[in-house]
Amino acid sequence: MRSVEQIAELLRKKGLKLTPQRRLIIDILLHDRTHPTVEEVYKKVLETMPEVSRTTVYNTIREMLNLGEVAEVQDLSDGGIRYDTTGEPHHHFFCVRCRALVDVDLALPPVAESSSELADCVILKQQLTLYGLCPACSELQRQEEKMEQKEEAVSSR
Amino acid sequence: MRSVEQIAELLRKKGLKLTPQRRLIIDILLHDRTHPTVEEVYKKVLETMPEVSRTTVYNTIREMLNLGEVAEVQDLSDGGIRYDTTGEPHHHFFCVRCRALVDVDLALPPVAESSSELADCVILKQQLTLYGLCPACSELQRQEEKMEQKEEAVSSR
DNA sequence: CTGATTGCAAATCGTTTGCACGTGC
DNA sequence: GCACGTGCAAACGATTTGCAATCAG
Repeated sequence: MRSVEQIAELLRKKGLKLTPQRRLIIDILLHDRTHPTVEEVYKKVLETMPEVSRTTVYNTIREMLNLGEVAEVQDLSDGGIRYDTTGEPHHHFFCVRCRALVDVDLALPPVAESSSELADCVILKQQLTLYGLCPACSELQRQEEKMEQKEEAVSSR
Repeated sequence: MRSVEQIAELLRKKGLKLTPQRRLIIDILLHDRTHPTVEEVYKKVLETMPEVSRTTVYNTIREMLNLGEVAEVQDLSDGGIRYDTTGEPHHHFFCVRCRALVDVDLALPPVAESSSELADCVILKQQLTLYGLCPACSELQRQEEKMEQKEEAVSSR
């Protein structure tokens, strides 16, 4: 699913209403690839409709969760729960320094069968998360390490 | 790292103290394979030392995080943050029904290189999470579906 | 003896809930 | 018109913080 119109259709089928607030929030969710928290969505909403309440953002995101159009992302002990707005299954790279969470498009072979422990389990989804440093942060890290070495050299004189 | 004694050694090196409370909490953490929340650790602590405060449990877990002896586990929107007390890298199976999180021992080839997006990233860890139904829950689910079918048959009469 | 640790209470922060008012359909 | 939606304020639950008393090294 993609467009606001398509979601609107789903809402109608459930007897739910399409208010201007919802339209905006759904639009923002559908076009956001940054896995925003509720707070982040809320701030974007305010840019266009300054009167919308946090409650409405929470409500709408909950509806989207129920519709299955948005998914919770594994919390990385940050501000709050992040949401993933892509319907397509995909994997994640998380930068442990700047805390960015980006989608990674790689094919993961269904690896589950190789484990005997999982023999009787029903596997619905497999989600890979890579932890590391994004290009910008790995550069910064390298610079910091150089600085530290210099400091040590000075203090040991 | 494994034993309480080894952790105690690490603490001493950092100028930290080994109180009876800490000894107990660390012992519980090291022997727990269920990815407990703070609350669950706290309850276990109370069984032995009923006077320990939640604050101390929080503090000690924080220290263990700093030492790298315990890791936060991706939140699955439950009671609270869960902790992983195994030093060894491994993967997880999460039952979406009973919310159990169990370790899975399977070898995942370092799949990161296959993506060009990750070319300049430093990958520190890769963590696979499988979502599905554990044997017990998939059985329950099957039974429920049967029940529903019967109900539908009755109501459509 | 001294700085780290404990444990209490209060504060914080994300999220949920209760409810009167407003509005799509 | 009526059910659903909105937005306010209050409630909640997990976690953090401030601080005085206590204790390990």
